[in-house]
Amino acid sequence: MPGKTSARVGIADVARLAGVSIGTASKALNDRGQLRDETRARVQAAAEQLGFIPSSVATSLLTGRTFTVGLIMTDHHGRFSLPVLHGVEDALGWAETLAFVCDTRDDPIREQHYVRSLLARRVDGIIVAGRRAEARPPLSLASAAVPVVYAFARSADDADCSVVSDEEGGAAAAIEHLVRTGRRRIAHVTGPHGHASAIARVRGVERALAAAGLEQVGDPWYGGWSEVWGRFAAAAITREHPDVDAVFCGSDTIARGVSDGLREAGRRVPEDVALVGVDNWAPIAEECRPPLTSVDLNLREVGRTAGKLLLQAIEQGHTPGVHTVPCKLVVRPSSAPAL
Amino acid sequence: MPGKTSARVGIADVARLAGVSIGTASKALNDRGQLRDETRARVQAAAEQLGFIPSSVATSLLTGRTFTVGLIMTDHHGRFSLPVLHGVEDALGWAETLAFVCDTRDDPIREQHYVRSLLARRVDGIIVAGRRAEARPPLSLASAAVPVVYAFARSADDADCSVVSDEEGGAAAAIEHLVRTGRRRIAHVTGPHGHASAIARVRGVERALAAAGLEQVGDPWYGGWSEVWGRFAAAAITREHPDVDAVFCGSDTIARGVSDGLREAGRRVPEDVALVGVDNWAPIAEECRPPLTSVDLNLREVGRTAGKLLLQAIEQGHTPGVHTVPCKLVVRPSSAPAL
DNA sequence: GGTTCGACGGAAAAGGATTTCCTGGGCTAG
DNA sequence: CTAGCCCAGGAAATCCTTTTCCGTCGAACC
Repeated sequence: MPGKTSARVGIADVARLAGVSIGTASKALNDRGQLRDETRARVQAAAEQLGFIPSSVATSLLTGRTFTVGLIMTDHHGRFSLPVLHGVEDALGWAETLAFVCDTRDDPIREQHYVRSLLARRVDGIIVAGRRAEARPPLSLASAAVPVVYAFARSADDADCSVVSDEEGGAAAAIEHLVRTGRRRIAHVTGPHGHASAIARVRGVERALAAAGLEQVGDPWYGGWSEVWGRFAAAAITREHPDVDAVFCGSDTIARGVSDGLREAGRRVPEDVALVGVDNWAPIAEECRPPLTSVDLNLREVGRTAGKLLLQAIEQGHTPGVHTVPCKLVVRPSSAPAL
Repeated sequence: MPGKTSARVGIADVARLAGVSIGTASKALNDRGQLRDETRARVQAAAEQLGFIPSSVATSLLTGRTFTVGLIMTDHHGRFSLPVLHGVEDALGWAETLAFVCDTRDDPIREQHYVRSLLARRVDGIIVAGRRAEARPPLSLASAAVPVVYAFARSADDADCSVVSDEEGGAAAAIEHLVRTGRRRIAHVTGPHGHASAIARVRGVERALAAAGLEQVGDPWYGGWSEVWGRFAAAAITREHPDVDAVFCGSDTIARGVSDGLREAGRRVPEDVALVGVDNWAPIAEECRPPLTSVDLNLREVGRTAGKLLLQAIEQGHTPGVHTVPCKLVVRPSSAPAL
């Protein structure tokens, strides 16, 4: 109703300026139909001159595709979901498909609102990026036939499509690296008992140690994901197991605490004790003394894969199952070979 | 809920099920027109049963508003732009207006693509969230009449609308806090010489010190935004100015380095030297030993203000100028009063 | 009893671009 | 000279919902 002709330039304006009909203008701009080269050029010049940008609202209405996806995330700090977002953007192509970002702040009501809003906008698909490794309940979208891909936190329903990091493999790779560089007395300091990430990593550590024929130094040291816990654990480990020569930590933050704790206990890193963390979180890993070797969860690749799978689901149909992305080990001085 | 149609359900389906015309169904669902309560209820029941969600694509085409904004950001780590995003979401209301998030990765070509894509989608407005305090060149949107608000990094053109933190005021507040808690010999360690944030904070420090009638301990210590620089600076300051009793740092990361450096120089924090940082970045400030008093740049409020101004610009028209949001000081043990 | 008014609901336009179908003119071949 | 064809470009349908403008029916009033 608020009809203003001057505000936005439409294809009608281009057609008028070029002296052709609307349909012809459309064909000229999209390389369709049979037109003289001269006509095509004239229309394109007119469009250029007017700064015409076709409304994707109109074509969406027509074709049913919006070239738009929803990205639901639950992570306020963005430590996990931002890399996922970047990967998704990679997969969606420069700006071909755009993402609506919705931060639910872990509120199911808010999530419902966002989902409804996304469906109203007829997004082509939805990516749900979780904050932790725990499986999350599937989105409830009331029978709407919109493809959904879960990233980082997988869906509890295995008929859904999820993409996750291979945390177990990453932990195993860290241990193998330590073994290969001459470490034999390896301890594992991690987060809360029962946390899904902690569980997966414990499995990886045990697998790799068994393969190397080594015993773990003490049971896994469960605590919190904080530096304080790392410092505390370092003190306890050096006291109870003076022969420890490597510590694998469940996060970079813990590793930083362990690093400080070891120094205060008179151990040098990496000469006496090697250190490996998880997350490869630059501000922590790079500022650590010494810079920290860390298992990168490859979240960007997780996002990229999720984006690709979503596009595939949109264009060709559903690909159920849990897809795993390998971690990659980033080696820094904290795990230099034993002397 | 039986019979979920694979094709999307439109208002025509609802109307058919309720036995009314399409127009009547629309009126029933939107509380318009004159309808018997019974009819209204019947239509609403039909809509409920079919899980009908009206396509905002169609209404956008009709009304010219999409209830959609673009959020252009340039910050890979998200340390600055994520809080801004949250503030923007606050302002945009639960899910009334959704934001397309575009990370340009500092690439002007990419930015161009995103802008074009946003304009094609007929966003109601655009927010540009910068990564640093430096003014940035205005968006080039080829005369399209779309309101733009710049957040955190202001536009170089003062005819644009920008929202920034009052970094100078924040620095002054930090100094005032230190003075009020009994500190007299205050040094200032900050980032690179010439950096806009560093300049603003230096101004704030000088203003507050002058107001208190105090001299600064040495010139501002320019360096980098890293812990290494903080440690180095702490060593230098204690050597050259043994009577220093407080250090104001240009970032939490620097402050952490200073904290470690002071400890290694035999000074206790906060007993001997008080410490204040900037950013209030939880993983650093809270894990610091002791937890760090810090100037919060209030980025969420910056985002909220930007969102509000954008909505205002959309609905009522442009509000040019640079809008300033005050910082807030978050006090933690590192700046406990002098004994 | 006829006229008017209010209540209810239907028909149709609008909004922007694509696409299908169709027309008209010019050219070729028989 | 005429039938037939092809090419360039125009007209109109389409997508989905809202909203305006009417038409109809029942009731009430003079």
